[in-house]
Amino acid sequence: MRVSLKDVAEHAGVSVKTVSNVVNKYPHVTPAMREKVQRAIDDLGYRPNLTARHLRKGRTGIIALAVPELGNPYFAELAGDVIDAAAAHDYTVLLDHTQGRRERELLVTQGFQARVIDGLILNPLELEAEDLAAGTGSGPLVLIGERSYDLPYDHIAIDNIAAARTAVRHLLELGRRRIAFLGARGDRPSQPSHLRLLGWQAELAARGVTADEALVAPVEGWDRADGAAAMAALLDAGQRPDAVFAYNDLIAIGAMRVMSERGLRVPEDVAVVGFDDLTEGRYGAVTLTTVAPDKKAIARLAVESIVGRLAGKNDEASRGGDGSGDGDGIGRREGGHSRELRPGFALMERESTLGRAARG
Amino acid sequence: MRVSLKDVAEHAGVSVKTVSNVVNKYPHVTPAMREKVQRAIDDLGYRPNLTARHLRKGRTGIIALAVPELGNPYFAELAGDVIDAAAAHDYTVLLDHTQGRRERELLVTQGFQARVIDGLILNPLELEAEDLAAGTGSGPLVLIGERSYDLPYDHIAIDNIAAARTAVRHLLELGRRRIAFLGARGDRPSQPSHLRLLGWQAELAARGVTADEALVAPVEGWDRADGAAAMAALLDAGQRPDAVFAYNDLIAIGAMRVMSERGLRVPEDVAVVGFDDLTEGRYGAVTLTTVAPDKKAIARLAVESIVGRLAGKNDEASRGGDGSGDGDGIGRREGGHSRELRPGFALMERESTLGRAARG
DNA sequence: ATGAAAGCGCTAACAC
DNA sequence: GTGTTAGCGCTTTCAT
Repeated sequence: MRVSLKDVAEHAGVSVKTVSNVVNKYPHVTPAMREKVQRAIDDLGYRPNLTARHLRKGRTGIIALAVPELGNPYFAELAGDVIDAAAAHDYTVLLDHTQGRRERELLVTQGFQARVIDGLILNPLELEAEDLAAGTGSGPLVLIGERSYDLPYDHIAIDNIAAARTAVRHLLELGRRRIAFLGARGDRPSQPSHLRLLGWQAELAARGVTADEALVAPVEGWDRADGAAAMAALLDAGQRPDAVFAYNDLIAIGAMRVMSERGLRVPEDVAVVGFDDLTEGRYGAVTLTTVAPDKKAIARLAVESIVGRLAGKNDEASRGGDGSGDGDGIGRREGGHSRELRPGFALMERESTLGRAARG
Repeated sequence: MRVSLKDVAEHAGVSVKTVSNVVNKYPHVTPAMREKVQRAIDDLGYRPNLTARHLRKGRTGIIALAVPELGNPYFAELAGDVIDAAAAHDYTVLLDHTQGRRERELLVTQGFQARVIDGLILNPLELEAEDLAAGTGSGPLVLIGERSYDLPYDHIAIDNIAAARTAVRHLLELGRRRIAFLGARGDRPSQPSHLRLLGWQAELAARGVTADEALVAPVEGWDRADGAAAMAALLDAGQRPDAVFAYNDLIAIGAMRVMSERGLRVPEDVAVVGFDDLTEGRYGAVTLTTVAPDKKAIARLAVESIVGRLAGKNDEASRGGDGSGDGDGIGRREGGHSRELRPGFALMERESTLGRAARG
């Protein structure tokens, strides 16, 4: 059934080495020989067994990507970008989702050392620094998303404080003063939304506007329903913000839905800025202004980090000496020091008030 | 630095077989021995090399899923469900997207025979029957999505004609008579939207309503922008439908946006039904009525199809003739005949007119 | 330029 | 119950 290198070699009357040479495009093969072997390959319909190749080379060509939730379009779009970026380096992507649960995140970081993968790109939500400090196995690990851990792994995230400040500045320039922040999580300061909340505070302070903590609305999760609940809670508490900066677009969308239900107009009564630049945000009754992280850059940098460290490991191994004297050098810094990489972002300002003009 | 079975065996002073027995939870091991080996495993931090195991067993525990586009929330959500369904069978998922391009779809079906995967779940958009007829390699292939090919592969899709008829019937019962269909593709009748268009025609005919072909709007793609363009074209052509049945929710959302821009009210002026049950559809200014395919069932059936055929192949091929002699041709059917599986669907009727009540 | 042979790390006969 | 050993299919020195 399954035809192997040896079968091809026998069929062509040559050694396996020669067939291997042809398959791997080794340059020093005579054209005649190459053709003969190629014919045998075609005759038998030979396909190399990648698993065997991987075992031999110690590489699989697969990198894993673990995001919280594919149902969140941000992560879905990011996953698509990672797949494309990986393909550019001849890598395929094993996808997993953690549902933002710490145990699942932990499982991913620990389990992947035994997996058939060369490296892992992880977007943690709940994971703590100490979970990672224990070490994560043999392959390179790169963290994406806004949390910052002081750990020896590459970390890729936009400057969330600056991005949040940009969003809040935009609302201030619109003349708004009671700017709510939707998407705080009370339990731990290291939560994902913390940096954006910090940005909100910093920008208000810089402009001399009082940061009213009553306008900070906590959320249970990061989806539309959570945004709706947060906005409803805010309004039920008697707050009347004139602007909303939401942790992400989904929360903003949920909040806008509630405002619509309660007869508040966006942006006249309440201006809204989200985060993530979901396509979805462009097609509501009101086009959502949003902070747009450069997803493609994030994806590309993450993949390049993995690929680079893999290559670095190779160089180091083949050269023997040199290296920065990192004894066991497994898992951590195996191709240079860890880096903080900062892709760009942009404020997509497009809070158009559709429908009104057309209606006259 | 990688510690292997042999290292553990030496460290524990036993044979590799014994270590392997412990690792694989082989029952007939004395507790004392088991503990001794386990300690050696812990001491050395041994992790089994899955690649080697895979090579040996001929299985990788990985199935591939290829969808058109992760940016489409329907496919993103489906991918999440497939990952969960696969995890229930101890499989992981390699994800790819074809961008709905025939060459990419073809590449996936052909390339996967050489991949490190046990099977493939493919949602084709452009692929033709003859592309698949050529054969696809060694592992099981299962097709999902509405296209029907008369080919020996399992195929999983809801009854699209019945689902479309349900949607149109709903609009007819609302008293609408000029029901547009958004999402036709003129080029080939085997295109994805064909069955839904058929359902539209069939239901109108059954109710004695003239199917006005001028109300059938073609699209370039399946995204929001395509729905917006199609709706705009329809209106620009002077058509005034009182209802819209869209091929999917994204097209419906794009169309609603255009209606909003032109002062048409949903659902008063134009009632809308979409398809896919995206969460997004529940959070617009108007909650979108939609046909909801049972995504989890689709995912589960697809995974079970692969897993089942893999198991079947095992039973059949347990006589692995090696060495001398003529290899008796191992047949094509590897686990039973191909099946058509039909998960359910439901009409999610929730075209509420929010905002008015609250405002009134 | 091509061939012979030694494993990569693991599992599963088959012995003891 | 535990040890020995032969490969899974491939790449890769080391010869020739």
